Amino acid sequence: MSGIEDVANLAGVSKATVSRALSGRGYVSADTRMRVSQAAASLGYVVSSSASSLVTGRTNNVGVIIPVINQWFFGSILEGVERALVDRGYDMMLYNLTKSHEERARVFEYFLVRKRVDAVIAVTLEITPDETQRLLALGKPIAGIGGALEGVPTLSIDDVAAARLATEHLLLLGHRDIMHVGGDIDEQMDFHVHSKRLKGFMEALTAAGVAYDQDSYVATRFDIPSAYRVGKQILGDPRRRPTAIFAAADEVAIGVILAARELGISVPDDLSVIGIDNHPLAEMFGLTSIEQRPDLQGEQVVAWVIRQLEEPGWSPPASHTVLPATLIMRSSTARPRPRSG
Amino acid sequence: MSGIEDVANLAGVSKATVSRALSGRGYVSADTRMRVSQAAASLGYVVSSSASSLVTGRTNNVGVIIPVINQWFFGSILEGVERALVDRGYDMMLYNLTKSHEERARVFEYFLVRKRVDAVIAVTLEITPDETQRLLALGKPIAGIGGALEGVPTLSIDDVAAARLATEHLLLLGHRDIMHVGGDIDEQMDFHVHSKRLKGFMEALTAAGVAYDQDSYVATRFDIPSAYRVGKQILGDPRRRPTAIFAAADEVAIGVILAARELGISVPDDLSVIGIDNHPLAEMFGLTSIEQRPDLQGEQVVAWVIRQLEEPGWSPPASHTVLPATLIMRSSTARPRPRSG
DNA sequence: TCCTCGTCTGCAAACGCTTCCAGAATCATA
DNA sequence: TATGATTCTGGAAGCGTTTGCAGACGAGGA
Repeated sequence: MSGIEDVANLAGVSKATVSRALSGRGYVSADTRMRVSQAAASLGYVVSSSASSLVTGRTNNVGVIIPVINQWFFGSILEGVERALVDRGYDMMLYNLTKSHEERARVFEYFLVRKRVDAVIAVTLEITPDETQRLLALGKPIAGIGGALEGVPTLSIDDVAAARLATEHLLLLGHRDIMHVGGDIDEQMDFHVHSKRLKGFMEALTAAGVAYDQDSYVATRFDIPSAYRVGKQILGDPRRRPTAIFAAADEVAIGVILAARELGISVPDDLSVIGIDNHPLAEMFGLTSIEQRPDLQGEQVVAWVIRQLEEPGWSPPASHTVLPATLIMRSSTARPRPRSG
Repeated sequence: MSGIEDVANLAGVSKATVSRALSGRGYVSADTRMRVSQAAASLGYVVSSSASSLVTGRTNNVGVIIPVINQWFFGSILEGVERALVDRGYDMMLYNLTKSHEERARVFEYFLVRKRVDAVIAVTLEITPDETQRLLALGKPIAGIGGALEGVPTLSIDDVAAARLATEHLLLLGHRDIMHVGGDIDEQMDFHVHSKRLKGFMEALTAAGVAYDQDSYVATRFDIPSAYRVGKQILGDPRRRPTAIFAAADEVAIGVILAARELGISVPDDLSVIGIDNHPLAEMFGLTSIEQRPDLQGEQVVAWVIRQLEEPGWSPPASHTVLPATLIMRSSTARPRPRSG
């Protein structure tokens, strides 16, 4: 475990010169630099990041807080964030904060704020104003993916608008009997994505003068098996069956499609289905969807925080940035079959 | 940004006492401890982990290298690893090393070895003996999920045995015309999982005296859409269609099942399908599978490295640990339909 | 009363770097 | 040749902790 001093001795220079040679900061002659590099290599020397951080005050480390890992949306964000960070020479510290506020506080105190990270990226996590303040007071940039956050640059699609767009697509095709299979309003994660998508759904119906009642909305978890079960229930009852379903996520839409197939209900002839995400499985199911790109969202927030770190004075958008969400038409939506009765 | 000295002044004690009071090491009177805690809290003081690491030599940080994030198997490992680490008070540094050896070396040099982590967990990554040596020389425990690795405790199911088990299940049901849809031998990741599963398949057939040829094996990527396309090809040609398919992973099996459904081929009446993993989607597809629990695998390797760090002298299993993989029977496999001609 | 032992606290020396400062060497220019 | 600018190098201070050591104190045993 050799230190900088060993390298200095071997190369016949001072510690200061070794530091400069290896870090590339300040003047060092080409010859010296070469000797130092060789000495370092032959000793297997690697700089101690703790020591270096201690004096520079920078860790080259970014903390990422995410509520779920094993789901396409979140996994994609993670991939985008990781790629962008490593490309810029930063390490990523990952915290999977699921629910409990207790756990949350613990991570915040013991890990994030411990001067272990230079910046924080919060994915779908409503940081409290207090937490925000503490981070900013420590000079640590923050950015978030998800809804607007006081004093934090954030980024997401407009969930209300996306839901409206999806619903409008169904309306435009001529559907009037539309149901929304979405997330449980009571169990939602931060930023109220579930109620926003429900809201967009209702707005679109209202604007089109189409009535809806509480039966127009059914809750499910955002995974294929749960949505499949819900779909079986809805579609299994002919009196309840709508001509179109707006699913709050593609996993939900796919579950519904599988349920329909099992019940011999043809999509899109008997039932149109639209989702949100443009999940990798959407294409093979011919699923019409609203596209968003979580990987690019991840890259974007990384760009924000890193630029803030490296370019003093630069500031990211002061508030929430809305990303475009575009309709991708496939074969799961069509005009409703003319009513036979 | 207050330091330990400010806390010391405010509490009217020395820096040493503050350190002891806050870390819980050494003697501190209850009264003093209280005063120090309050002083620290009122100043919003948090210990600098760089400074602390510098003197203790420990970072409380574990590096995790993983080739893929957004896939069930890997995502589950990640969840298990993260949970286990945070529970023990460690942070997780995530590196998503996809393929290039160049990138690999870079991460190894610039990040992992930089004294930034106390230990390394390699998921499905063949660390070279040289890399292993360097880490061990630095006193950093390593553990891996995946095949055996010289000098590294590793953990995985026995891929050959699991494939044999799956194939034997089909044979036992009476199938003789069995096909293997597996990973591409030429494009496989580390540890040759693809060829191992193919090997187990062939071993089982040979042991049962069932002949196979090169048409008995078809390659696909391990995702549902790719397997679906391959399934359509295989099953679309009646002359090629086997009575049973052993899929190297549940995603593949599901793709095949979806292809069969689309072609009007009944599972299991016309075609039995078995996979490996017991993926969350397996149940709703009635998929017979071989279960493995990547989350628990993640927890296990964490237990190994952390125990090594905290209990000097303790050593994990010196070599590769084989995990049980059990058959879970569902409705996708059955006796072959009696031959009609 | 004296000694020992356990508890509590402070001093000061690390830990391994980076960087400010000053001085030496080199080079171009006047 | 003198002058200044530029390039190169070393000494030393300091980053914010932890911890070994030693001293102080009170309690309990001989």
